[in-house]
Amino acid sequence: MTTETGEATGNLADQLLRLTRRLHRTQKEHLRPLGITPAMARLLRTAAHSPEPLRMVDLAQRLDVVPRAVTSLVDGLEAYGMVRRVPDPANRRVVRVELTDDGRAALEQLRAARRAAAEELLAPLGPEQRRQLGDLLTALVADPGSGRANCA
Amino acid sequence: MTTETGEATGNLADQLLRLTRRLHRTQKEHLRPLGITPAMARLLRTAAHSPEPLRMVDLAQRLDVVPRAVTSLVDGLEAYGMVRRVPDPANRRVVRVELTDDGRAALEQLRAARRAAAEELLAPLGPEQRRQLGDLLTALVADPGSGRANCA
DNA sequence: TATTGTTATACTCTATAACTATA
DNA sequence: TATAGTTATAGAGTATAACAATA
Repeated sequence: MTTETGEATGNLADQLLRLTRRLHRTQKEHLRPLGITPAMARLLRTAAHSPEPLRMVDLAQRLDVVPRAVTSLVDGLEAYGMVRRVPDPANRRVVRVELTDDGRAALEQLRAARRAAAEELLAPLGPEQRRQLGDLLTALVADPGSGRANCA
Repeated sequence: MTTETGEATGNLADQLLRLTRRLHRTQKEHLRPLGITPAMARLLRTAAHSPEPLRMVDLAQRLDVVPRAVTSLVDGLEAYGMVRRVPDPANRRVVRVELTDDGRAALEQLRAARRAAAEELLAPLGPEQRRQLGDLLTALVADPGSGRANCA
C-alpha cells in the first residue's frame, strides 16, 4: 500500500482503458440498428440536453473535443436527418445545431441503447458499488481545466 | 437525488468515456518523447509481463483485440527495434514476440510515462478513493469465464 | 478441417494547420 | 485582430474478409 502506489495507479489506467474499449464496442453494437455511431449519439444527447440550440464551439467544449471534430459529427447526423444547422441571426459567424423531429424521436432509442450497453458492462456491480463508482467518476470528471489546485 | 438507476447507469458510461478520452490524450502526450503510441506501449508491457514469449494470438487475447490489430502493433514496435518476431520451432505456424534489449530498456520509461499520465488524471482522488476505484474496476474487468470471486 | 498469422481494406475518432467569413 | 466554422490532411486504433501456410 505504500510503495505500490505507483504501480497501482498505472493499473488503474490500464483497467480504465480496457473497460472503455469494451464499453465502446458494446455501445457500437447496440447503436448499429440506429445507423449512428457512439460519438454521434453523444453529440445528439448533448444537443438535446440544452434548452436552446448550441453553437458548434459550445458542443466542442461540452464534448471535450476540438471544434473540427464537431463538424464531422454534425455532418453525419445531418446526413441521417437527425439534426439541422441553423444560422444565428444575431451573429452571422455562428451555426446552431437543432434537433429535427427524427432526431428527437431517435433519442429514446439512443438512451435505451446506451443504457443497455452500460448495463451489460456494469453487470458485475451491485447498486451500492455503482453509486460509489459514480461518485468517484464525478470527482474525476469535475475539474477539467488546470487541476492540481484541490489536492495537496 | 432520485433512484433513477437507468439514467445513472447511462451517466456512468458517459463519464467513463470522457475520462478515458482524457487519459488517452495525456498518455499519448507523455509517450510522444519515446516515439511509440499507447497501444504499442501496452503491448510491450503485456509481452514483458509474460515469463516466455507470447504468440500473436495470446497477445490478441490479453489485449482484448482482434489478431489483425496485433500484427500492426508488433510491426510498429519492430520498426522501433523494441520487439523481435521469433519463429516457434515446435509449431511453424506460430510467431512469438520477444522483447529486444532496447525494448526492455524502454520499459522503465514507459512505466514512468504511464504513471505520470495516470497521476495527472487521478490527481483529484485521495489514496483511499483510488483504492476504491481500483477495486471497482477490478471487479468490472474480471473475466466472466475465470472463477474470480468478487460476488457481493 | 481448424488454427495461426498475414495482406488488403475500411471505418471511427480525433488532431493540427490553413483558410473563409464575419465581428 | 480575434472568433466561428470549415476544408484538407493525417494518424491512431480497430474491425472484417480473404488468403497462405501449417497442423
